[in-house]
Amino acid sequence: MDKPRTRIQQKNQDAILAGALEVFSAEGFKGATLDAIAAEAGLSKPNLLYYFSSKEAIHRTLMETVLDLWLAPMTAIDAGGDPIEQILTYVQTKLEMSRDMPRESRLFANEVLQGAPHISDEIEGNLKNLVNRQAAVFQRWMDAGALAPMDPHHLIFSIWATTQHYADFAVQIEGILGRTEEQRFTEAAAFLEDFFRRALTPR
Amino acid sequence: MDKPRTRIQQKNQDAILAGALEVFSAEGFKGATLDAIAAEAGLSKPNLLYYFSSKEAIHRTLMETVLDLWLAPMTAIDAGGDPIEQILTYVQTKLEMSRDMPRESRLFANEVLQGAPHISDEIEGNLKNLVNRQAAVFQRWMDAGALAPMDPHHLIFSIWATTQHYADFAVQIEGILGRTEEQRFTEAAAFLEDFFRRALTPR
DNA sequence: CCGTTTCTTGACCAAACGGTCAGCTTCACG
DNA sequence: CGTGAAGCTGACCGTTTGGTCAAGAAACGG
Repeated sequence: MDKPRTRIQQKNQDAILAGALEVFSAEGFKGATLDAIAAEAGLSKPNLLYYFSSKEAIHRTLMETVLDLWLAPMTAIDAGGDPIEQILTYVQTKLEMSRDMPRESRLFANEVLQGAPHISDEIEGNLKNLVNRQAAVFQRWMDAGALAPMDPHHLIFSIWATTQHYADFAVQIEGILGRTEEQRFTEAAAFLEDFFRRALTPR
Repeated sequence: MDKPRTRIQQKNQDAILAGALEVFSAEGFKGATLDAIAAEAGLSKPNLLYYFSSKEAIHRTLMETVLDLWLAPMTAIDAGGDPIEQILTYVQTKLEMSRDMPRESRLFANEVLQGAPHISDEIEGNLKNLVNRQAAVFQRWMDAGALAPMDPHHLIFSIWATTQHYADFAVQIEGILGRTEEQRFTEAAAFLEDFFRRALTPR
């Protein structure tokens, strides 16, 4: 709960959270074991529990860290900028996050899939407000005729769905497309750019 | 492996698979316990293992059943029909499946999220072929000018992503939108109809 | 009605799990 | 260099889990 103090605490807590991200995102909460996290972090299991009081405490701390990071780019949308370019930039940013932080994406997906038992407060609070505020901006853009009219909430969902899909279902996509990860993301970036531009541009 | 023979076998195997769908989709493979499945199916744990040799065997059988069901609507796309209407119908069908079979969707999502350890063969085989065949149909439509040009594989991914999102991330969407499930899916249907029509229509 | 197959279960097992603890080692600092 | 706090670990514990087994109950065929 408190901030780390000594260098050792800082280093080990970081190592634990890094290991936990690896294991939780790959195995889910119940599938993850303290032994696996400890091994990943290069520590003994009792030493994990010296820094965090329980498996749940590790998971909670990790989720808080990741959730903030995950929602950040939405606040970067400039209500004063060009609507379509702003949204397309948001799409590209989210896609880059799927490429560069797939574990964070899967951690989040795992949590929501299981019914978000640990972050339901956060969803009904911060997340809901953030989304409603952004949806209102989109709505204003549509009213001004700068964006094709559509339900702004579902537009946000469609952005999340299409971009996070490349991280969460990466195995499936790789199995179907083959090629290198780099190529797949380059294609995806081009596709989503065109696709959303077409869908968003008013006639 | 063999088909069920007696009525008792039929009934109990069905009950087990129904219980397994409930538990595996909600808890993931490792989070699911034989006790929970047995309770859901109304059987004792040893009796489960009389009909299936292991937890993995239950999961495998379930995945095979669901995978066929899950991919079926793609084969219903008529290469001779109107391109945009065919794709929009596919989108609506997939959305209805998210509404009516959310557990099947989550089961599949859980599996792929964990790296699809049990169905990687199926992905690289049937699924890949099915998708490639369908992508070729889309490509022909685009070449004929009946569909805006875009990468057909990524188009398929975007359809899967946007529709399955409503099942897999249902908790999140409910937390943000509120209202009733019926209303949310009605909105989603209208949104996706407009959205994909806009993106697919050539200029 | 009887014998045989199918079905069902309580009791049990070994392994894996989250977590504890006493005591050892290392570090910071005067 | 001494001492108290911080860091660390092997051994251990109770519970849960997937799976087994011997033996009883129900269903079936003649």
